[in-house]
Amino acid sequence: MALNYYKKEDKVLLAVDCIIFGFDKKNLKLLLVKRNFEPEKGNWSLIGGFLKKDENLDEAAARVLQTLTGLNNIYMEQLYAYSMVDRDPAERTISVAYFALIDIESHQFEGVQLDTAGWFDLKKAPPLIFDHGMMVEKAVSRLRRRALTKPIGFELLPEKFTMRQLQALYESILDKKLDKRNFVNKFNSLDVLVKLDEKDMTVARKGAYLYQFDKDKYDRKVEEGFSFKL
Amino acid sequence: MALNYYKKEDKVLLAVDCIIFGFDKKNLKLLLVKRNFEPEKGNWSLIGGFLKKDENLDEAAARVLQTLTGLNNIYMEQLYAYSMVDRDPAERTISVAYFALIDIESHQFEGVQLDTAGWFDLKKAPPLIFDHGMMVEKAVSRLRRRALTKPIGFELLPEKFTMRQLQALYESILDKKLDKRNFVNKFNSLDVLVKLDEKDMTVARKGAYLYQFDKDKYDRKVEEGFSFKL
DNA sequence: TCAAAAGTGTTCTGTTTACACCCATGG
DNA sequence: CCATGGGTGTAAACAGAACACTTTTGA
Repeated sequence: MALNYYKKEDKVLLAVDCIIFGFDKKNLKLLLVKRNFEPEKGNWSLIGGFLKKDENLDEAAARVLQTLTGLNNIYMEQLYAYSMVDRDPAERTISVAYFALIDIESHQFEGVQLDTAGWFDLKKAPPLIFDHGMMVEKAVSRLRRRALTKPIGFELLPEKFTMRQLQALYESILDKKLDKRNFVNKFNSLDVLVKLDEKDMTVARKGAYLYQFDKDKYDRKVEEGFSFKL
Repeated sequence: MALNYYKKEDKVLLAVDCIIFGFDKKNLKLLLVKRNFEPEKGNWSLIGGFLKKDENLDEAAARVLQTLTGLNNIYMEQLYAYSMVDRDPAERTISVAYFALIDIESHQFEGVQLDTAGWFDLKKAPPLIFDHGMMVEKAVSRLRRRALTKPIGFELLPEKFTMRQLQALYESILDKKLDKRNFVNKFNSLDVLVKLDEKDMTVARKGAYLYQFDKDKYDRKVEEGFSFKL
């Protein structure tokens, strides 16, 4: 703009692609869309878009998510920049991947038609265009690390949830079965949960206690982090 | 190129900036240069350069390192993309930061004049231009994580080194004193070191055993990772 | 009355931390 | 002969893993 010191340097297109993880109280899922423009029109893809001159990457990622799903104020985190020269056959494009976490049930979409988008089980996702498959892999391992390092349920669970739903979330992120007694003990020792008097009677005949996160304690733990073995 | 599907999208300059960590058998250091072009000419900066059309970011980072220091075949890892709209006052530039690890003594520089570049103690580094300070902070915390998660000495130490030098490396990365007995026990239990019959007689009257990494075991551990409490 | 899922504590094992003395050598 | 830094093991505390039975209630 102002001064043009870098006049002779190459410019490129910068995209953002979003790996959107959702949880429906049972399973961890991935939001994919059918791409409606060339190249690769009609194939499954992450949602994405291009960085504009007047916004930073975090803003671009939020805008892309908002435009395509109607959601805003969603937890997002920058993942990695993908830059293989031929990653997009149409034109040289570098893509910065972001991942987002949302609770599927409390966010119904305004912006997405069901025939062009869908939630997929991680293990049953279709092949993706370009290098989007690599992005998803990296996002999964980042999410796994997050789960052992910072609290994460807040973004993926409804306001009130049962201990077993929280455990199911961890089990699907880590892709392994956990012992319920150890899980309860360990999670309680983190001291971020409030046990309510209320029970959710839909999940079992006996019912199951509902919990909430204590937002202050939770946010403090997000700052500090922890290290958690499960 | 070929098809121009994205014709109307904004293009930007993409830079890479390199955080170069070095170790001189005693302390962890940071390589900085005095910038020799505008803007911010004469101020301390990370080394950097622009992505070219025909290379990916890893290649650009390696080229920048090679051009400015003469070094190649150096461990580098992508860190984060920095994209604040006004981060570079001259022109809209997104920068992807990389960090590199090198053993200072076995890599003497061909490309860098001493008056325009220097190794700085992490705590005594001068203020840096733009957002380079943030980059360094993030690199330090990434390096800290690496040290607890994958073996790292290979890149930062000479071929043969003493247990105490290895410990000094960890102490300067983690910025805390470690107990030497516990350190030896823990590191040996990783099973990546070979103890040589040779001693380094320069470090103490008694001399100190030299060690080497077992490259195969080391590389296997880099793949697997580990979790290490120090 | 029984099937289904929830809730709950203890023991054992392995890991981490804390800690102090002797050794070899060069000056 | 002594000052310097290197080398080595054990005990106590803590954290993680394994494990089984009782409760509630809707059908």
